[in-house]
Amino acid sequence: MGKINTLEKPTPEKTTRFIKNAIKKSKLLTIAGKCEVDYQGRADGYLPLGERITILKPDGTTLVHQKNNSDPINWQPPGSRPSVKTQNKKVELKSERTSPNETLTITIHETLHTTSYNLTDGAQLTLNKQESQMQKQITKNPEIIEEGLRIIEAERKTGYGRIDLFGRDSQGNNVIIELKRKRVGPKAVDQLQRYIDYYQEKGYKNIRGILVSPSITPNAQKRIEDQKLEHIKLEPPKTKPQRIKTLDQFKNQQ
Amino acid sequence: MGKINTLEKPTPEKTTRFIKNAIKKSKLLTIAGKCEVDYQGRADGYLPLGERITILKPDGTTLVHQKNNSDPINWQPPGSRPSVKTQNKKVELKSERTSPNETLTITIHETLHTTSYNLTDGAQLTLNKQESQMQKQITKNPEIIEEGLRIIEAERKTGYGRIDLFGRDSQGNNVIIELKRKRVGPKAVDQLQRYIDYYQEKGYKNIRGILVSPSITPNAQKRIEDQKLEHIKLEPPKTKPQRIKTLDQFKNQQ
DNA sequence: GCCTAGGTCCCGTCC
DNA sequence: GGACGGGGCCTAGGC
Repeated sequence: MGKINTLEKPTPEKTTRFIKNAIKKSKLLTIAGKCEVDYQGRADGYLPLGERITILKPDGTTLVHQKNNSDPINWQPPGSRPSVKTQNKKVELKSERTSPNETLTITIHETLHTTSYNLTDGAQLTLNKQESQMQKQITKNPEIIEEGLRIIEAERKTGYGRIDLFGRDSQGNNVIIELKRKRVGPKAVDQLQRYIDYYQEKGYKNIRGILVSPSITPNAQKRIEDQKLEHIKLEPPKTKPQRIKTLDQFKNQQ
Repeated sequence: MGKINTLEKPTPEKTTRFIKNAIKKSKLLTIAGKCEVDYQGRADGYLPLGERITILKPDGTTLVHQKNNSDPINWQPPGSRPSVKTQNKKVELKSERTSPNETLTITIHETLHTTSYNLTDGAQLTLNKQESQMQKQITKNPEIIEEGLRIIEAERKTGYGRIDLFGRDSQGNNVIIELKRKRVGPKAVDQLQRYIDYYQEKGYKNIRGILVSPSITPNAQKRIEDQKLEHIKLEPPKTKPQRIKTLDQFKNQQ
């Protein structure tokens, strides 16, 4: 862990110098201050003056967080290029990127507190109850869905997207399976129907569509029946979490 | 702005006391530290030891940010209830909520830096180039879509979701319009078709479906044609940003 | 609470 | 780069 530096109530000039240095040294930076935010890009936005926390990450990510809510009120994704200058006694922190062309401008009228960090972290999250785990589970034990079912391919490509599981039943029918980790609405039924349409356009006969999820809304159930599709209840599995070691962690142990 | 407090390399006991106090006083808190994270809820997850920034907001939001990426690696949404204790010389910060039942446990092995803030901010973001602005624009000037079109209702309810715009053309046909602020794929075509199905099930005749967006993928274009729907190119409008004043800002001026 | 859709969604993956 | 789907999505608006 590198040194952590903090400034309290610094002048605009000091703030600018501090941010510049943090960017150069690839540090993670937090700035608490009274600021206004302008965004031009996929949309245009303006956020009037207020006290917020801005986070600048070494990968170019920029986040402006208000005191409420999970999501940042303004942001710039990884890969953006930050720059900073003092203008009219204010700190102007810009984060720009191309494709798409986007500019986030944070004008800091008053810096309350700023800190730079050098974090060491190569760990990766492992997650359970995922759709991909349902896919593996069913591939291994297709009888969970139906006796006699054979899975032929996972992630089979169509012109309209990838089919989660493609198989054949004991009667020789083609079976298209769409998996969802949680309760589904009409959208999931459409997705399944779209894949079926693709094969029907190609002249396939005897196609069954099965939507697999823990539950379904009444409207989606009605649509499943109207379109002669099927729904099967299944919870996403909870497998043992694997703990992955990364290069960064390995280095730490040296 | 209330006082900002910072601790550098505090003991677990000091950290726990500091966090407890920040929660009680409804402050926004950042903690830089070496931690592992356990999550149980809609999914299950585990993140091994590493150095991260944890943010605890006064509304119960909890965010764990690694040095890369826009999204927090672990989090808890607003309304979650935080609690903290020292255990085995480690700080255990929990954030729990009900419906759904979820628990986030951040075990801090080493606190590097922690700061509490009291932020004043009642400002709201104004955004341009939104779908809702396309809706208003077309409602005002339906000829943008087609000469003789009359808009009858916005956000009209169906059993399968809300129609962006419902109208009638110069020939007396019912027109269902689906708006998108950016390039669309097959999903948007399905959404439009679903609303049409609803009215066809109800016995309506002469229904046209129009998808409006700046552009469309080739596959979606094919599907539009196959299903005898229409696509019209339109960019989301850029209207004057309005600057909304909120109670919080008003108070600041007193 | 459930249902549905929008989003500067982000993010991964495969072409 | 475009295209497409998944997500602990989050968030807003109805009912």
